[in-house]
Amino acid sequence: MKERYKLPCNIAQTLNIVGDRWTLLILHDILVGNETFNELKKSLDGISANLLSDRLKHLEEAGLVASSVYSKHPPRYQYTLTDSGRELELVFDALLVWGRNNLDICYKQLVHNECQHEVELQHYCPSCKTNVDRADVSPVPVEEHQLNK
Amino acid sequence: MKERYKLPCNIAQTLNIVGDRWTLLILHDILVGNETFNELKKSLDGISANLLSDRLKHLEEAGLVASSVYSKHPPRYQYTLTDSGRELELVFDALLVWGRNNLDICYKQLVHNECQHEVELQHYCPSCKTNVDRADVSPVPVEEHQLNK
DNA sequence: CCAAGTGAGTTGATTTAATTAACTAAGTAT
DNA sequence: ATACTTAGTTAATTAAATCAACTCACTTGG
Repeated sequence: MKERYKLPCNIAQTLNIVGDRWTLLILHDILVGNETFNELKKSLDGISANLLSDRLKHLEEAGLVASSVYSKHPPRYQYTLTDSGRELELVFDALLVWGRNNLDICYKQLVHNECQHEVELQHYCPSCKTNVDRADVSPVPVEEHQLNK
Repeated sequence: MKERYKLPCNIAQTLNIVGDRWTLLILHDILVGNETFNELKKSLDGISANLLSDRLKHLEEAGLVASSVYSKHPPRYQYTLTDSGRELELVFDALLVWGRNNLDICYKQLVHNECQHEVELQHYCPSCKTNVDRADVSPVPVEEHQLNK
């Protein structure tokens, strides 16, 4: 966590939050509906209880996960994603699609419910109201540092 | 590397390849044009030489990075991405966009060159020839395991 | 020609992070 | 009352990453 990568780069700073071992998988698991500690632990075959516990705490501090008590005495929590946590869905989809195209053994594909055809990810310009080729977009610096919060 | 996550899931298996510390940042750095060992080392402020060396070797084995000798005696290499490495660009874009929307301090945004307007990532169905809402797509299992290679 | 500097690493020691294993505490089911 | 489940915590061990120093081949400056 604590600022591993010092680079002035969205990707590095995002990975400072979600780049630790197991972290993305935990978030993904919550996203797909595993919401209690043991559901997560069972589903994430191989994770240890203390690590899961630590990660959940950090993710809550970072504002990606929210927890609500569903039983006092003993305290039992349900973990859900916040809006920013849920926004990682695009990252998961990008990883899934990469895996679909490049893994030796692939498990999932992303399909359009209506026609069952596989979908792709594309860049869309809301101003031009069209999809644009990757070659026609560039990452450019923003001046207005300090965005949300 | 060696199969940390055992889950039958594209995301977990993809992270087995690119999920280690520094790995995605190295790949991104090569993508944006840092191609020699020292360029990478300088650009990735904080990485140690041995880790960079290890990672490059593993990424080459995994087929995401290719190296070509640009000087024998002493051997000097130039590192470039293979096709599968380059396909990670969508993952980088997804991380960049997430950072743009959720980081306290954001450095980059992704803009359409022509109109300088910020772009988004969307799901596109090549069969329907339209963009589709995330709610209208689902990850479904594939039977034909064993894809490429 | 000799010293200092650069590129591309390797080796070994230390520190940090993750895994394994055992344990607790409250409540439920048998 | 005993065993089992949920949701963890604590401590010990192992694995991974960082730090620091070193190598080796070549290049440049004096």
